[in-house]
Amino acid sequence: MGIAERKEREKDLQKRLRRKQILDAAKRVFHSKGFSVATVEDIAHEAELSPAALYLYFKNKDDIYVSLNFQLLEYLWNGLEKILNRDGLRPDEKLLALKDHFYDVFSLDPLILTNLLHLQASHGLKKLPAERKKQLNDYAAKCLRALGTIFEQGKEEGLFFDHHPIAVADVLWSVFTGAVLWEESKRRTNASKDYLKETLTLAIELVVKGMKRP
Amino acid sequence: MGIAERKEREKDLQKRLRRKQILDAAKRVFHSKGFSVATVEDIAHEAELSPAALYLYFKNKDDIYVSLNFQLLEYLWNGLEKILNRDGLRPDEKLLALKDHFYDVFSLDPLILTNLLHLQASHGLKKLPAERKKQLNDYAAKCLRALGTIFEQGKEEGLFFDHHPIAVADVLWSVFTGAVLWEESKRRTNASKDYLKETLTLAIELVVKGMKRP
Amino acid sequence: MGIAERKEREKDLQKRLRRKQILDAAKRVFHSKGFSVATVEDIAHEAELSPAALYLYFKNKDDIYVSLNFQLLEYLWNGLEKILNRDGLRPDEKLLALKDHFYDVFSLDPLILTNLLHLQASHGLKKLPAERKKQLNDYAAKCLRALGTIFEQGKEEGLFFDHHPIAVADVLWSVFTGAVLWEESKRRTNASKDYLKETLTLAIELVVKGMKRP
Amino acid sequence: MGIAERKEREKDLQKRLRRKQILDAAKRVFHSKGFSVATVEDIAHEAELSPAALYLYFKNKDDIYVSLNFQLLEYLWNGLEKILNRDGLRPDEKLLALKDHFYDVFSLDPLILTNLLHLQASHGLKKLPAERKKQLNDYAAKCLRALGTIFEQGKEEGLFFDHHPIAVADVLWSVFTGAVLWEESKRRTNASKDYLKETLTLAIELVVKGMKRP
DNA sequence: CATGAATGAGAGTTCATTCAT
DNA sequence: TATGAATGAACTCTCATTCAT
Repeated sequence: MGIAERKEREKDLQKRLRRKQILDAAKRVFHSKGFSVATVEDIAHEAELSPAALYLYFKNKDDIYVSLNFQLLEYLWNGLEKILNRDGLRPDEKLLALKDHFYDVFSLDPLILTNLLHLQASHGLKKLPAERKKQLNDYAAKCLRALGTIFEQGKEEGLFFDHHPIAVADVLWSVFTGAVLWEESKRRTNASKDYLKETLTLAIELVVKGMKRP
Repeated sequence: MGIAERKEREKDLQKRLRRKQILDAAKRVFHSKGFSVATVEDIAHEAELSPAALYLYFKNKDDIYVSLNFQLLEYLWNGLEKILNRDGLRPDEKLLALKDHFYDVFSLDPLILTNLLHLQASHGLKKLPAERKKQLNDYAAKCLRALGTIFEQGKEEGLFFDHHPIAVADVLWSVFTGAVLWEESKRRTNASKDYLKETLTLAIELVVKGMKRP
Repeated sequence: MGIAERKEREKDLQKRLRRKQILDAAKRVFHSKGFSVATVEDIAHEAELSPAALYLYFKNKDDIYVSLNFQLLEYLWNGLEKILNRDGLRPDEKLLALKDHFYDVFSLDPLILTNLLHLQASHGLKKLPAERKKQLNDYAAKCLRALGTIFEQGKEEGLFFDHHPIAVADVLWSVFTGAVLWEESKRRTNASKDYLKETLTLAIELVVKGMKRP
Repeated sequence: MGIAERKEREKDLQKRLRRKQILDAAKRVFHSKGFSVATVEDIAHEAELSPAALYLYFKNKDDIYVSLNFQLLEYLWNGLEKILNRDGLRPDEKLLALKDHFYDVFSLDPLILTNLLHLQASHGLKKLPAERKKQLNDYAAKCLRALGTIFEQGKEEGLFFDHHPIAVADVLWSVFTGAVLWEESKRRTNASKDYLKETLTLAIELVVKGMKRP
């Protein structure tokens, strides 16, 4: 019975769409208000649903927040991995590509990245089961390791000076996130000033130059 | 009326001390819980006072938070200014000194900086009058300009490549804050790992090297 | 129109079966959770139906509860009546038989009786129309009167001392229900201890002995 | 400093009074609506306080309920113990005295006992820590054991027939509680009919007669 | 006939803030 | 000056009930 199957598929699609609709709304709300200030009603209103409806698709407010960040990390990781494995690209070029990916993620969806960074700095989230927390951390660790790997490749090729790969990964991540957070903060008080691309580019340019052997 | 005067002075001193006591408590509490999760009662308890007492010295919770951040910016600025005006120090050395000040600020009082950064990223604070917001921004801008000035000095001396000073200031600020935020975030999940000094040092080393002419 | 008639009959049967299926499920759920803690979804799940379906057969949650209790009272009354009219049984023997019926009702379906007793003690049920409440009471009164009648028979035969039949009926009912409730309550905290039969038997034995002339 | 001491005492008294005031209100509300139907707001309203105020004196709704029942058990136990140890009273007289105490408890405060009985039959109470549950049960067990002890005394004196003391205790408890619950249930539909004293008296009279040797 | 999806109404609970003392 | 007591306003979350399909 193809009909039943098709109905099943449509149901599933419907459900995924609703989840996406809610996550999109949540993204905007969390972005503009922050996790603890944003209320479930805010999100529901933004998603054009009743608050109760959210609980059909997510277990609670924390769950929405975490799902959002999983989605985000996944998106980030996908690009990262692609760059990591791209042939015919020197490590220093990979870092520049990475910067572009970072910027792409951010400008394609300006809300998505700050959310992740706020999670980094986030307190609370008490109802989050430890297991879920671990998953998030593992994902983030994977991203970080990729940064270290790229540097290591350059080191082995004699392109970069010798540093501890993990330390370099930390530096790169700090630079990326610091720039986004800072520029976003400026933009929040003066919406017209959007220098993220410039700041990000210059920052990576300087850091990469600083790593390269002459 | 010398007596009245003296009493006045003593009262004033007493008041300042109480304010400090409260701010110190608030610093610790906001640091460990974040602004919106921390309760007024938490702060009061930490300050060994009743919640009601806080309202004798501050208008409300937001006021405490903002006062705290003024204090922090002031502290930061004082060091910054000193370094900026120190004779017999090359601009690149000044940047390294700056990094040390940044680290000092943070390690002398591990709570101080994250609070400021959280303010940067902070949402809510609805009750904060626009005027107060402007003051905060002005202070931050002054710090930022100092960073730009140091770079400009180096550029004029032919020590650094040519970049827009404001852009460089943004990069430096991003690197500093990014590193603190990231390392703090790691430390929060694994208290034993404290690599802030190393990360900060490497980050600035790379950036400065990247700016310097050969 | 034999066909239409038959269809009508089949529909009716179908409908009664569904109602029974729902009531059975509700019985189990109310028993294990109590009226207000049990949710409509619990019942629907137990009945392997959707919550919405229940509303095709019952007006609302209260209606399910009350219907359930009618069913129970009917069941109880049927046995009672049979014993009441059984020839060749002395009144004191009837009371013992009654005890057995009471126990049978309970052990054949351990859920059935406590539900009725909870209704006795039940609060809320605001949506229950007064008319329905009266029906329930009338049914219960009929059961009670039967108890009194049995005692009266014994009194007339000179078997029992003289007491007011209604008072005795109240005592008997109190003893029956008290025993079930208490033993059930013990069983709830310690599932292995099931002394209902013993307690019931001893209780009735003592009461009947107390009523009998030497 | 006697002043500080006196103030301390007054504070304490004040606090105990408030707790009592809340418990009294809760008693009435739980009695008339049952635990899960009664809302915190109902209790607060009855106590002429704001709902939030209740949380200054009790941890949550469950806590109020349990405290209430501790109070009841304590009250009940006090009387029980006194009767148990009263010299110059035959065991069968003690049982009659017990019945009077039971009735006193109930008529002095008509709300007090049904609450306890509802706890017996109560479901839910999920937030109640296991330890607290055990305390409640222990208290109830103590009361029950006292009933058994009285019977045992009579048995040893050759006054009563031989039965298992625990079984008899169960019967007595069943009779007491069954009578209260049933009469209360009748009174609820017809406030004028209050035959508790009569029913209780007759019930105990019959049971005791049934236990006594000729 | 049956249901998945949705929601309004309300529950318990927390907390910044006030005020009499 | 300092506080214990109190509360209004909000928040998260649940659930009986409805309705389009």
